[in-house]
Amino acid sequence: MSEEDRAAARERVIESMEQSAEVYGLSRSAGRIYGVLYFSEEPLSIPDLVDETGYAKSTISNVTRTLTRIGMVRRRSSDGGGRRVRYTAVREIWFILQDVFQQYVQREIQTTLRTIQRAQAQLPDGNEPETEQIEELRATYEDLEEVVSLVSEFTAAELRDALESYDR
Amino acid sequence: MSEEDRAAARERVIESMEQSAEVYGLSRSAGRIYGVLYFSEEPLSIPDLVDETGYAKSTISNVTRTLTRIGMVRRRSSDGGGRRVRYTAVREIWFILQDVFQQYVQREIQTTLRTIQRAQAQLPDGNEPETEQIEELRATYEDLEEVVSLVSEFTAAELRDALESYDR
DNA sequence: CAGTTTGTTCGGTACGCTCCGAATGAACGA
DNA sequence: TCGTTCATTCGGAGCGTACCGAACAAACTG
Repeated sequence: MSEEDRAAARERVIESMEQSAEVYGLSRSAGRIYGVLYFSEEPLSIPDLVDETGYAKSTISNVTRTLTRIGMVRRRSSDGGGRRVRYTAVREIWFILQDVFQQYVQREIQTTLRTIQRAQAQLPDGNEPETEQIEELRATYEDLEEVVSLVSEFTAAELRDALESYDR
Repeated sequence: MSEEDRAAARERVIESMEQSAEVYGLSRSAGRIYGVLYFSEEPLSIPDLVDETGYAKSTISNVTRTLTRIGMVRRRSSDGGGRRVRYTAVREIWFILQDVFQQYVQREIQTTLRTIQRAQAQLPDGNEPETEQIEELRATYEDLEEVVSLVSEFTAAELRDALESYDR
C-alpha cells in the first residue's frame, strides 16, 4: 500500500518530467528515462531501462547518449570490469538548467550579438533609421550577454537572494 | 551604394533573427516576418509582407496571428477605417523575452512545482529515498519559481546591475 | 570455440510541423 | 449590383524527428 503510493508519486513526477523535457527541446522518452534514473538508487543498465520504460533498446541507446552529452546523465562504465554500461541521473537540476542555458541561450545570444556588431561596423553612422534600431538591439543584447554569463556563476538560491535583495 | 550597405546590414540581422526564432521554438518565417517589421518604419499590411518576404499570403496570415498572440507584433487594425490590417513590430526585445519567459518557462515551472507538491503531500513522510529526492526537487523548483517571477519585474539593465553588484 | 548477453548502427514507419495554393468569406469602390 | 482587394481557413505536399525492429560487433560464459 505504501509502496503503491510511492510508485504513484514517482509516476506523477516522471510524467511531469516528460512534459518538461518537451518544453526544453528534448523528446518525451528523454524525460522518462531521466526520471526513472532520477528515482533509482542504483545505476541502471540499458536492459534495465528497457524493462522500466518499455522503450526499445535502440531508443534507450540513442537517448542515453544525448542525455550524457548534455550532462543530465553519467555513464558509470565498467564497474567490475564488466562490459555492462550503467547510467545514473545527475540530480542537481540547477546545474542541468545552467548547462542548457550555456549551450543554447548563451551561445545563441553571443552569435546574435556578433552579427549585430558586424552589421553595425559596416554601416556608416549617419542617422538613418537602421542605425538607431541596430544600436538599440546591440545595447539590449550586450546586457543580455552579461546577464546570462553571470547567471551561470550563481546557484539558484544565490540568484534568488540577489534579486530579492536588490534595491532599485 | 549606402542604400545597398544598409540593405545588406538589415538582411544580416534578419537572418540572425530567423535563427533565433528557431531556438525559441518559432518558425523561420516568424523570424523573418518579425525582422522585416522591425526595420520597417511604417506598419505593413499582409500584401506588403508578401512582397517583402516572398512567403505565401496564408503563411503570413498564420504567422502574424501567432506573433500577435505572443506579443511580438501589434495589429494596428483599421487606420482610416479601412479593412486593411497593418502590423508593427514590438521593438523592445527585453519585453518580448519576458513574455516568452512568463508564458513558457514560468508556466512550466509552476505546473511542475504543483505536481511535485501534490506528490509530496500524498507521500507518508518516512525516510524512503523518494521522500528525500522529491523534497530536494521541491526546494529547487521553489527557488526557480521565485527567480523567474522576479525576473519579469526587472529591466535587462537592472537585472545586469543586480547580478553584478551582488556580493556573496 | 560455440552460445549468450550487451551496446551501437541502420533502414523504415508514423507523426507533426511548415509552408503553399486554392477556396471561401467579407468589405470596399464603381 | 458586380468586380476587386483583403484576410482567413482548409487540404495537401515536403520534410524532419521519434521511435521501432533487425542486423551487426564486441565481450563475457560455458
